[in-house]
Amino acid sequence: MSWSFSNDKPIFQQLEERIVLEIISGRYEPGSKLEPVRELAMTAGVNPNTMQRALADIENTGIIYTKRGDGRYITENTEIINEIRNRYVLKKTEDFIASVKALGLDEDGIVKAVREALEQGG
Amino acid sequence: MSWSFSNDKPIFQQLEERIVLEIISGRYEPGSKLEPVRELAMTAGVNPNTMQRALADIENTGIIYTKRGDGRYITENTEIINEIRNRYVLKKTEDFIASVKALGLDEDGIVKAVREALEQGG
Amino acid sequence: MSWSFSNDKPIFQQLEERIVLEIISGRYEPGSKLEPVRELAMTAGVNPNTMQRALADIENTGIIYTKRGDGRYITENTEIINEIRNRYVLKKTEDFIASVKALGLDEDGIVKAVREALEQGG
Amino acid sequence: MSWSFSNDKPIFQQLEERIVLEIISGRYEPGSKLEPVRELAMTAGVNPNTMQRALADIENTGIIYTKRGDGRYITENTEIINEIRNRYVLKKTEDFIASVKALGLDEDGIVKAVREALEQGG
DNA sequence: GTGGTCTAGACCACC
DNA sequence: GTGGTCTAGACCACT
Repeated sequence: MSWSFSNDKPIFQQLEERIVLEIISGRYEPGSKLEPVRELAMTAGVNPNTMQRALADIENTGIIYTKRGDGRYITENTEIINEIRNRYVLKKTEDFIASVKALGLDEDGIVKAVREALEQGG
Repeated sequence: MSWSFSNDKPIFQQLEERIVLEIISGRYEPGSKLEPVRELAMTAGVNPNTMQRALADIENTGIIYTKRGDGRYITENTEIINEIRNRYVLKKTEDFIASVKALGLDEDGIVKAVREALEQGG
Repeated sequence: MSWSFSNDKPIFQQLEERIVLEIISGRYEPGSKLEPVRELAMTAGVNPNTMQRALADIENTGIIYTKRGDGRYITENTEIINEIRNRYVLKKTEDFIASVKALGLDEDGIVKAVREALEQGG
Repeated sequence: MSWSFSNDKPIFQQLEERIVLEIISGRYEPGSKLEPVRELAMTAGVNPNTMQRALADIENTGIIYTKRGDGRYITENTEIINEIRNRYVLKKTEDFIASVKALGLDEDGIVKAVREALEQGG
């Protein structure tokens, strides 16, 4: 079962987002080893070169690093993971706020909507 | 300038969502007239029948109604508009909560993230 | 404003049914005078010959009669009117019973349905 | 042998009424499979799209549902079927009552007419 | 094979 | 002119 991709963005970017999301969601422990590129590529149903590019990009953020001849590992530096997670949360939050502000909610209304949804869901 | 559509959902559903969103965002005043089907279809770059189907579906929600031989109008009943807007806000809020909960935020953390984003944005 | 006719029966029959219905509904007093054929024809939007034929047929039932040189009158004989009304009621009732029996209602169910509808409507 | 349609209502509505009527009359068992759209369309003598629209509308009532790539099925939920049947019976009953009330029958007269017709018919 | 969608184009009723 | 319906035919996704 391959992953699904939209056509409005390059596949390697979608790979990056998905993999980073899995890391910051806790799917991998800090310091643990990633699957080999070829395996990840097969799982995702993409060309290994595409997966390679995505992982190289992710590596630039410091959230993963490579041991030559061994494989890729998640950083043990939880600071980095937390920072990226915070950035992601901030983006999600800003997007959410923008979308409901467009519907006329003011700031109090937004906080209230979140509180109510939490009470109902919890 | 045609609208853009993703291929994971039928076009007529995407038309419905977009038009309803425009209505509840206040792009049309309650009681005001919609553009003719054929014009909307041309603007969106779809077949008039597809737009017709989308509008007929929307009409079932009560947010618009038809005057035969005249045109389609936004309901003057602001209750209906508000209810649909509230449903939409609720859905957006729940989606947001689910996505950040998946990253490990607890309820207090979510409210805090929203508060901070509001302060920063305001 | 002409009357409306369906295509599955001759117009003169539909005229007969409608006019007899108006008589037995009490739209005309027993002994009262009908409008002239030409006027009735114009009202119904049909050819006077067609209306003439309808009225001649109705006359055979005895519910109306002609005074030569004067016009057509509703019979003063309320027996005849009552009998035709009873026939009409019986037909309506049988049709009703047949249609709901086809849905699986038994005789008690039918009487019950009528009772409930009367209570709700009254 | 095509079905017959009147021209005072859209064909797709007449299709809906007829098919729903067949379902609530017990022509199809709960959970049984409907004929394919194309076959139903041919039987009725209409375009497959017209039949498709009728069935999609019916599906909104919950009395049938679709298995993609397989076919359409009657709901196993006899509650829904019963509710729709009851609505239909109520409508028929009210129409009947209205038509004979217009002829001057009072409520006792209506019940009496139904009783007599049942005795005669049974 | 099934249902679902979309386009194209025609015709109708209403105003 | 407006919306509403219907047909014809193509293509897709699912099984």
